[in-house]
Amino acid sequence: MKIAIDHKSPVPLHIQAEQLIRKMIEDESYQDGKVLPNEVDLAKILAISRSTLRQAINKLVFEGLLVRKKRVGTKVNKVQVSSKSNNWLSFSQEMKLRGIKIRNFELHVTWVYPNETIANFFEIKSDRKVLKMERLRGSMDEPFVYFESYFHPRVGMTGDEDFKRPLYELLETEHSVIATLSKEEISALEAEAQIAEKLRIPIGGAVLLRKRFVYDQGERPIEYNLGYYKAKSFTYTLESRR
Amino acid sequence: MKIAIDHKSPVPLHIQAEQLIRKMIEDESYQDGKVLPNEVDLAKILAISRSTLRQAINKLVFEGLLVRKKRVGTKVNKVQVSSKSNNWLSFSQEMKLRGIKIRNFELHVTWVYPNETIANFFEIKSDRKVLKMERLRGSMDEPFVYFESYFHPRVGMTGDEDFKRPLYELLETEHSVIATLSKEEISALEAEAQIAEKLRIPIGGAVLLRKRFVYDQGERPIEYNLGYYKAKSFTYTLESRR
DNA sequence: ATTGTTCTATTGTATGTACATATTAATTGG
DNA sequence: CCAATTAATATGTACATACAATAGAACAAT
Repeated sequence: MKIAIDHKSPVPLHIQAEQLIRKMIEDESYQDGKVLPNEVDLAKILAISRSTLRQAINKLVFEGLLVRKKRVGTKVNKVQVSSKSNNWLSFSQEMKLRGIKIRNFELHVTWVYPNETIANFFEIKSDRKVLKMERLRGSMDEPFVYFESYFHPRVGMTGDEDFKRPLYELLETEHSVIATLSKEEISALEAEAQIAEKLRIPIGGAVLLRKRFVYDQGERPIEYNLGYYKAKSFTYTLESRR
Repeated sequence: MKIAIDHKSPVPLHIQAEQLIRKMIEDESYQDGKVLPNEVDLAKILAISRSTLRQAINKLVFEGLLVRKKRVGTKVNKVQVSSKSNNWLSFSQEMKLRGIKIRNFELHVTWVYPNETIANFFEIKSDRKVLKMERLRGSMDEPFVYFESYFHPRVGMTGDEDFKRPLYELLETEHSVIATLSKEEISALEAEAQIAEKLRIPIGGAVLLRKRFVYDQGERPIEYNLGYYKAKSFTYTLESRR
């Protein structure tokens, strides 16, 4: 394992430390209750100050991943919800896994003023335009999902990118942006006229809405993504343990 | 309001600060979006160091109560309902977190022959009856979710259990069955007559279907659960990292 | 053997300092 | 007047330091 922190990297040291610790505690011995190195030593090992290390650990403690105890040390919390099976695949990869060949029906790129939700998520003012990408995708026969993606200006999208490539690969190679964290919200709703038309279903037909909030290594927002899936064409699966 | 921090008190300064800020932002003007005093000033006012103050503010930011923005300031966050309960919670617990009081509309327990899906999952023959529990639950006003649960004969359910108790607690104390693994499938669909009637929505209205396959410690199947959620009454949230 | 005491390792609390970064506001140049 | 530049201001990052509190371990006293 690489236990190095890059002091020259633009991503903050405490974030790097946080990610390192996440990796570190995936190890079985930690899962079984071994205490991790004490703060003073660990700070020395990572070559950062104790305060900075504590910043990282604090976050994981708050998340419930770690527990600290005076004079004892810091351990991995037992009641852990291992969401390991969350692979994080691109849409094309996901579909490939399911043996579905993808066809792109529409692709539309524009610059728009963000609505309140987006401006808030991006932490920008709403008079600053962001790149919006719309996509209608599906099987060879028919579209079954409509995507709406918004990119933070920081990413540096031009709109001329080759969107046929996997998106996260594109972000990485073209813009040096590495998507590492995704928060999702899944719900059902009835299709409005615009969506219904695109997905070729009656107005009011059931749709699965998957909102994704995507962050980079520095946990800064980079993409806001809405996916409207035609009912029954998509199932979200996950495992949790306690 | 008392805007004083007691340096002699045994309760840590950052905790005192946290509580003070909580009180402070109960004020309407803050709820409406006024920024609170900047860190440097506020630290001066409270007579504590900026680091200590940040410790307090950080906690509230983690909690989602406050949001910070560079050059702008720190504000009270808009109330968001999406609890990030990736944890394993019972329905009642989940709803409690969201501040919703639960009402049980219907509860029905029967013994039925399992259909193919269930028999397969339980790895039993379909001429062996299993306990089926149906439940219609919701807010005080109206039902918004319909559950269908099937229990493996191995669990030893009688049907006379007190189903008002949290289910997984009941399984544990009454039948020594500990649910440890849950595989879920989430999809959207259009309500059939029976479901539509129960949820008081038109036939064909959007419903979120959450299938749960629950296993015990030995990874043996113990429960099959179907949850039909009225659209918009439920959002599934999760985080994933790579 | 149990109870009490002291030692010590580890996290907890608290401060001060310095510079970085992002964004609004003011200023300047054409 | 408008665009580009600069300044000002808020949070963000990072470090060094000092002492407090807690809990377990070792040891001593009864």
